Amino acid sequence: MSERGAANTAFSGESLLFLTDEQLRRGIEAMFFAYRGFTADPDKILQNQAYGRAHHRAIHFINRSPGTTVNNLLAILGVTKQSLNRVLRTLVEDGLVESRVGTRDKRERHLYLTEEGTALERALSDAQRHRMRAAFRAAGPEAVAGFRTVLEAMMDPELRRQYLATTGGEP
Amino acid sequence: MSERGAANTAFSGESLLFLTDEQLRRGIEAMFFAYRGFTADPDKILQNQAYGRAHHRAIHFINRSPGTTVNNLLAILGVTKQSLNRVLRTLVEDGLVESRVGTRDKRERHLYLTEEGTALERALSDAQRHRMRAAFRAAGPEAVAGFRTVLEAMMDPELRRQYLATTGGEP
DNA sequence: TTGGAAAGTCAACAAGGCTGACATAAACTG
DNA sequence: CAGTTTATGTCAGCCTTGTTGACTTTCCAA
Repeated sequence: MSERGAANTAFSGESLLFLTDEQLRRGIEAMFFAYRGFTADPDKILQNQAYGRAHHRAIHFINRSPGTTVNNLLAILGVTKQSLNRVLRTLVEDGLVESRVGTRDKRERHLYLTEEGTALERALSDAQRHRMRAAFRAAGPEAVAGFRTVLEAMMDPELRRQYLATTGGEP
Repeated sequence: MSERGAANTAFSGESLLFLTDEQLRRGIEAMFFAYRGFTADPDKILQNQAYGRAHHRAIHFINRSPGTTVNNLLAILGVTKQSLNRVLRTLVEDGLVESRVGTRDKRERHLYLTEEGTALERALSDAQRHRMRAAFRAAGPEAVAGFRTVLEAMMDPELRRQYLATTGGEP
């Protein structure tokens, strides 16, 4: 059967112990428990408000890409337009998000955070970054690089494209 | 203010660039997109059945620790007993989980997977491990070590205890 | 023997997914 | 120009999975 790909696995015979079912189970549980921590802080802020995790996600990605369209958001978030619309409607009604009709294509709505929306985004991401920063600092840059490498490899190809497009590509 | 801890951050002045807000935002999005991939495969299997992610989680942890009590599960899963009970009830009714009254403490219920439950667990974790294995293999052992280090650092202390207790401790 | 922990149950509710059907405006195509 | 496709919004209804609150039963342990 020989060695297979060789490109990524320059270790081959050496130590594939990190691929045992037990190690994979550990990885699975690590994801589960870490994701709980990952969402805990913003959730705590939101539980006193009329918003939830879905609103957080929308606000995050609007902040990341101001002027993004509804369709873009749908692709990134992976929910139905009905689900997203329910969230966006409340955010627009409450004045956290502004929805501008497109200039080139008037069917499109371009989404922007208002001042108030930006403030909430900041509060939420501050909380989340705080934990991430502590984890990154404790783990060190090499561990962080590995963390990102594995997570990227775990994404669906379509989502990986979305993820990499942020810094990799456009202005 | 000098160098701080030194233990983990032997890099100090050198390159703290991995702690910029932009890098942290990347880490946050990596978690978001990767978690989507992480849950996608089991979800796909479950959508044809009468079960959801909550059932998967229960089945996973019962399989990991056969004979665990309801209270143990509650601590690990971090949901209310009413939520968990609804899930467990259907699993018991459908013959995937067996609930045995404790011998020492008859108030406790010890949970075990039946043959059928084990089969479903295997199908679900096979799917999940398949993706994790591909990601681990593509990333390599050093990246995997970093991945785990960062995730551990991101957990709430209580959950980290739970996580580490698996291989670290009891028989 | 009694207090309290563990477990279970009922009811009601909310968030946030989903599908299906339909409306409107704008853009595109032949 | 007519017809089709696209982008968006909306109504209605359903499901899963989380929540709180109230209450009961069992039974260990002081």
